[in-house]
Amino acid sequence: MSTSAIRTASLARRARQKAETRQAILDAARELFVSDGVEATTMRAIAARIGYTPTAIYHHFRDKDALIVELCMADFSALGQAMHKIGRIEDPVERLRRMVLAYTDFALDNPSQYRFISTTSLRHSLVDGSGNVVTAPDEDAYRFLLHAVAEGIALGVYRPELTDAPELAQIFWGGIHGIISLWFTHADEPNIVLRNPRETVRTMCDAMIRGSLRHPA
Amino acid sequence: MSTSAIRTASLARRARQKAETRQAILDAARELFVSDGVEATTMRAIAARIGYTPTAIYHHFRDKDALIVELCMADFSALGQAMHKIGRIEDPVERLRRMVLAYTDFALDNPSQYRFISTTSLRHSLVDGSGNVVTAPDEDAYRFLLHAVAEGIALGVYRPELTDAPELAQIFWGGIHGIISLWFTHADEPNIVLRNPRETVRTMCDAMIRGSLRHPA
DNA sequence: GGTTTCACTTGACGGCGTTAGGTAAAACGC
DNA sequence: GCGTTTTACCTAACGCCGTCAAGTGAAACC
Repeated sequence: MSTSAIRTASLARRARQKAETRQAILDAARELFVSDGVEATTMRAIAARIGYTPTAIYHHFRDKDALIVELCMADFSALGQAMHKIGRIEDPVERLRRMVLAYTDFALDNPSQYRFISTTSLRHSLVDGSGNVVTAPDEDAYRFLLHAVAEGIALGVYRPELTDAPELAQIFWGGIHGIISLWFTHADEPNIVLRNPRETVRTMCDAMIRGSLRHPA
Repeated sequence: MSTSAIRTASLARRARQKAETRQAILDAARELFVSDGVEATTMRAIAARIGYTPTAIYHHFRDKDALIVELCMADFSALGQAMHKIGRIEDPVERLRRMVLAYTDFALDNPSQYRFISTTSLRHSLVDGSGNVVTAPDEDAYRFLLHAVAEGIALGVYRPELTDAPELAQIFWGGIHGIISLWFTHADEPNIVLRNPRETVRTMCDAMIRGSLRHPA
């Protein structure tokens, strides 16, 4: 092996080890995050879980927020993929319906991630690990909804007074988000019986579509 | 003045002074809470604002949570009154509509209080200042919605497949809550244009009612 | 083989909610 | 009237938290 080959090899090993540590931090953080929530996930606990001191984390992430954000962004990619797939559906109304259900499924399957992202205002321009500015994943999903709604309006399937695509899209987005939020905060309260959120979202979505169409089926 | 009269008078003064201090704490806490939010409202800051040490607060409230809860409960009474008033409206559908709008108005006018109550799970049985167990004010508002919806179902105004009053009520509750939540977290983000939440809620409510009625107007 | 780089540690800072123990004035009981 | 009890408030501290300045030691470099 030539000396230059050895050099690049050790460089690569060094980079790989750093990436592995970084990933170990992310994994440890995710476990704590999913089981205990954001607040209960402390830098000290994350570090202890992988045998480092808390300050080591700061060599890989700017601060706690950046760590959690990156973690959530990674998990949210599943929703992005689902949205892309559904995006191929021709009928904009059926597409909207399917997107609403996919969004609901994702939120219920990844409650910690969804809660964090949906309650974090990302005004302070969100950056991912590579320093790229990125849109928040829930806003990204909203764009999909918006596009489907706008297409429906352009095709004239909605009632004539419903011409504002953002407003209509926000009605759907807000509707899903609200039922999911109610579920997250009240699911295990004894004195209030919440219905299954997936079914509630479906019923709501159907009612809203029926109430928005020019010619309900 | 007899000695016994003096005694009761000083007892009363003592009780009054304690109540005044208690109210001063609540008022100072409210100012900080409304302007800076829950997290930024520290016991130390509240105490400093009224010239006490932080520990003094613990003679009037069990902990920070109890203080904020009592503060919110007091402010939420306005919503309760509005709901009661609207409760007199005969037509259960119009009543529902008006309640949705009243709920929206309250949330937008008291954002800090609404946010706190709507994100606080009150499983650990909520108690007010007098030690009474009390239902959370947003759940209380939900009961009003539920009652209006159930009455509509009993009168047969809704579509035949919509027989589950809690589900239908939760669709409305969740819908409002979601649009309000989106507004709170995304209102001043530049890259996403949220519509006026009051109008969005109205449009949503109309669409949901139209999509739920057996014979839409 | 001396120098530089850098992943990681040590030790600390200033904040938080909260608590144990003290103080002094007011209320009480004889 | 005077000792005792009550109580509103204070002092000082505990154990957390996120974060940072300065140090260390091994690997990479020239």
